[in-house]
Amino acid sequence: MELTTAEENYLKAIYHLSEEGKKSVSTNDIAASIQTKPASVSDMLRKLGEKEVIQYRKYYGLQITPLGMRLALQTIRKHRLWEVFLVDKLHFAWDEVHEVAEQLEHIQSTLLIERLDAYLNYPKFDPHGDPIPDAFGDVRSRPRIALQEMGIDQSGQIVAVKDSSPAFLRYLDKVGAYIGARIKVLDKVEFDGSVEILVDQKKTLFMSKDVANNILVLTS
Amino acid sequence: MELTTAEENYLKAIYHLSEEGKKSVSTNDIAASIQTKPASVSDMLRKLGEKEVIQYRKYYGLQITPLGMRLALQTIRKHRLWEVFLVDKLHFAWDEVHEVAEQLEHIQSTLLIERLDAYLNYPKFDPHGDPIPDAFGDVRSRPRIALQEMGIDQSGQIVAVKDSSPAFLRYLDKVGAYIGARIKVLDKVEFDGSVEILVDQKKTLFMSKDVANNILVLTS
DNA sequence: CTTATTTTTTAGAACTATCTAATTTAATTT
DNA sequence: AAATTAAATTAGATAGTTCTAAAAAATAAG
Repeated sequence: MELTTAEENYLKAIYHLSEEGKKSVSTNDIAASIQTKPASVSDMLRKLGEKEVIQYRKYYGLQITPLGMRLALQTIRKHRLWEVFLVDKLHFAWDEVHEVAEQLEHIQSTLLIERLDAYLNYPKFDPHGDPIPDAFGDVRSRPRIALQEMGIDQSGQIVAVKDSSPAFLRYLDKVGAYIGARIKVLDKVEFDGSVEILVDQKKTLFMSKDVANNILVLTS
Repeated sequence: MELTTAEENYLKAIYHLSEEGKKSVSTNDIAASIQTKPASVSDMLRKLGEKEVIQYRKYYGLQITPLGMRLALQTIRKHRLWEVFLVDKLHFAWDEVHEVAEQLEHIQSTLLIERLDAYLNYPKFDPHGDPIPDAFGDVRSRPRIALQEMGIDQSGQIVAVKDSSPAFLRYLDKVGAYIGARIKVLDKVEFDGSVEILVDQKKTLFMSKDVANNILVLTS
């Protein structure tokens, strides 16, 4: 079964929205997430339904089928492997990879991805800390919570970011809150939800609720 | 100026046909070379003319403009760099790279190509011996002749192949006529144009006129 | 130098993807 | 429960790429 680039993008968006814990994925949500109009989404949902990658009932909503899940995870696998390539091999900054990976993920060649995976030494996570599905679509996800949800004196390690926008990533670079950093919550301000943390046992840092909400931590 | 994938493919085909020494490139030639119908070519020529990458007069023919030349060479540069990547880094066989490189060449990112070029150590030739244009579109082509045109006792080095079809490349692999091999013409058969050569001073090889015509040699 | 042949182009249709505007269905409010 | 609002879908257009079939132009042949 072959999907077009547009179909792959829609399916990926649907997968991501489903993962975000939302009970059901709405036409408007999809439109917003891929920056298109709801009318276009309706059209595409009908098509994806016909191709049986989603189960679709007009006006009622949709559900990804096992087939759709497999295909979505394949695309995500490709996207994340390319991101690792761009950062590890071509020395892209982690805020520069998304756009290019969006293109590379649609290259069709099973051999290419197998070889790329081996070349990169079978990475388990992409530069933003998101897990890379294996060839069968299995994802080894780590239990993790938002930094904002941690309690005072709790320790952990930054393992991923929710927001991958260049602006956010560049901010993290600037303050030294990179993936892998060990942190400890020193204080939390009730009033605005901001947090004070110790990074790598040497540097203290204040961050707003907004920032802390977009940093994912593996607590220890 | 931005070209679509289809436009890039047409322009590339036109460039290659122009290079083949043909006085003028015909609609039918283009159609044959990219496996489409002449009607589709006519349509596209009109469009490429409007975009001023070719100069086009209906029924009379076309000529690539300097702009078109630049864009075609950019695409060819990308294609050949990706081929080097696939062979050198991902260990593709030289007969497996074309199809994937056809897709990769359309990825849009100047940074990506600059970085890839550096990562591959600024290669000057692709796995088939074809020269890789630099970022400005300059091509350093080597003077070379078909093996078929060499005289008896003449020596040289295989530097490229004209035909890059998997069947031909696999044949060359089998007989050990790889790029870089030093050869000497031992004998030529008038009757059928076949050639007997010495490869790397240790192995003699018979090859048909057809094969010898598709191997390019730098004579010494 | 007409006629035939080949080449090239146009006309019209199909398919993908997208949009705006209008309509339909579902959910909310009073 | 009827009326309002919000969400989702359909209808109709546009743009890109490709095709078949028909027409037009250029070339070759008698």
